[in-house]
Amino acid sequence: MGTTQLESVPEPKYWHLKTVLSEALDSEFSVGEILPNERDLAARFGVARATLRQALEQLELEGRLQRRRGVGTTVAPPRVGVAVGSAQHTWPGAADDAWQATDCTVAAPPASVAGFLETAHGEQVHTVRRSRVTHGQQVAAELLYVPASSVPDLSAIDAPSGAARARAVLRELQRLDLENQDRAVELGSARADDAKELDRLPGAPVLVVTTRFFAEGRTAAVSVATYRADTCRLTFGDSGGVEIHHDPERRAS
Amino acid sequence: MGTTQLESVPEPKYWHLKTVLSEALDSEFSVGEILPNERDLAARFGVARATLRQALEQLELEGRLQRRRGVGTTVAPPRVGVAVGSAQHTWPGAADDAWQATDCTVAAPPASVAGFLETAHGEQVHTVRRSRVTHGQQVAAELLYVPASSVPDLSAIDAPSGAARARAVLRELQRLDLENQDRAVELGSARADDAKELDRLPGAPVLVVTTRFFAEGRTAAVSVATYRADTCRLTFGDSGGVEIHHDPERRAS
DNA sequence: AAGTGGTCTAGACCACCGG
DNA sequence: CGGTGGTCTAGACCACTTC
Repeated sequence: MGTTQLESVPEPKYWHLKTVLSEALDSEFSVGEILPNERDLAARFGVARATLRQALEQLELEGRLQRRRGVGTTVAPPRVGVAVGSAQHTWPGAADDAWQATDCTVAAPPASVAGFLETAHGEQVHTVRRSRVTHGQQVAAELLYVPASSVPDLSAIDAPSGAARARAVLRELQRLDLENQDRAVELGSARADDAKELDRLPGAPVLVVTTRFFAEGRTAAVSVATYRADTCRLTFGDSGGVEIHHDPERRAS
Repeated sequence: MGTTQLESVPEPKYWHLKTVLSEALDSEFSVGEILPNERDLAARFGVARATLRQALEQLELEGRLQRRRGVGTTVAPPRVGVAVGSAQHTWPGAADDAWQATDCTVAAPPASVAGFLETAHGEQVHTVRRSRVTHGQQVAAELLYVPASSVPDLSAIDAPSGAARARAVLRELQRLDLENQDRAVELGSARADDAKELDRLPGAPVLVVTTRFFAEGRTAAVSVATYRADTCRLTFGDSGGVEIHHDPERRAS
């Protein structure tokens, strides 16, 4: 009756595997290096490929690995800090905000956004598509929903769609007096279109940042930005969104 | 338009399954209701259980479902909005901040935190454990790292550990002049201890909020808060506590 | 004890990328 | 073309909750 309960709660194989791999990544691999393929790794650890994949999945989720079909599994660089919020309120598109407008269409927003905008069911709004690139990598895709009432003077002479139209909508937005804004962050999975733009597979984990812009006592625009969860760390610095620089002197408010 | 090439690019079964289930959740199920078990569901859709599970996994990630071993799969309520950042800077533990201190130990922080604190390698710091409950549910677990130098007057007469000690550390922190703070949010997977506290399995997806508190020209404390990613939507409202009203109601017409 | 979700296996085939 | 990761199957057993 050996009551040697040394492991009364045995941890799952994939969990232990993840730990082992994680330590190996720290000590024996460098950023960008490619790992042995999954079949070899599974054999080396004496587990089924599915089990090995469960461990890799977690490591990828934590931003330690990057897997690409047809290529292989590589050691990922540390997550990049992406400045998302600053204390001061600004309209999207103001004084280069790291986003690039790529397109603009007119469409009915999803139900959740329509609720914020207080538009009628099925009412169409300007939908600006923007993308964000940092360190040479696409990190986020955004859809900005702007009701026609927020940009009343939008000229019809501009193109009805496309990047030029997008810039026109953003320009008109600046004319409004931005009173307030608020943000929410939650976990989501990439829709097919966003996944393609972010060079990920559909369903990849993403951080969804929803921003509401208030003007004239109502919600004048809503932005839904989708960030790659594996490669991004969203920073909400009050100090203007500067990167991790230990610079205690600057800007003590 | 005509991008309806359904046949040329067949979507994965689990993806289609997820869509079907998602629609079924909207129309045929109400919050809290339990779904048929996985074996039945898989049979009903004519797929292997593993495939069905892949779809359920995504839905759980998106906060639509909640799965509990030994119990079943239930329809999850909408995510709760959890206020994380306010514009004004405050020390943790100030004027009820929704957190409850449960314990305090002295230990060496993880390497990443030690880097922020600029402490020597292996140097021990006060480690306060706190938990956050909203709507009757535990939503977050936090570890707050406070170097001894930040609380010089901490009395030795207080208990060396435990909740009382934790409150003492927080109280001493208030005496410092908080100059600045910044936050970062990233995706992570729950460590075993946090998972247990959050009533999740180890490795469950979590949103990790790292906050640095600056005082006296240096980093006086670092907080690492772990939020359940499936049930939480982190809000960073500057506005006076206007809660986002998620409206799941929608009538198809 | 019965029933649930969680883990694990040993295969198979597919979609994609590179040379 | 060969090799990679992505999908899928049909089982098996385990851990947990509930009755």
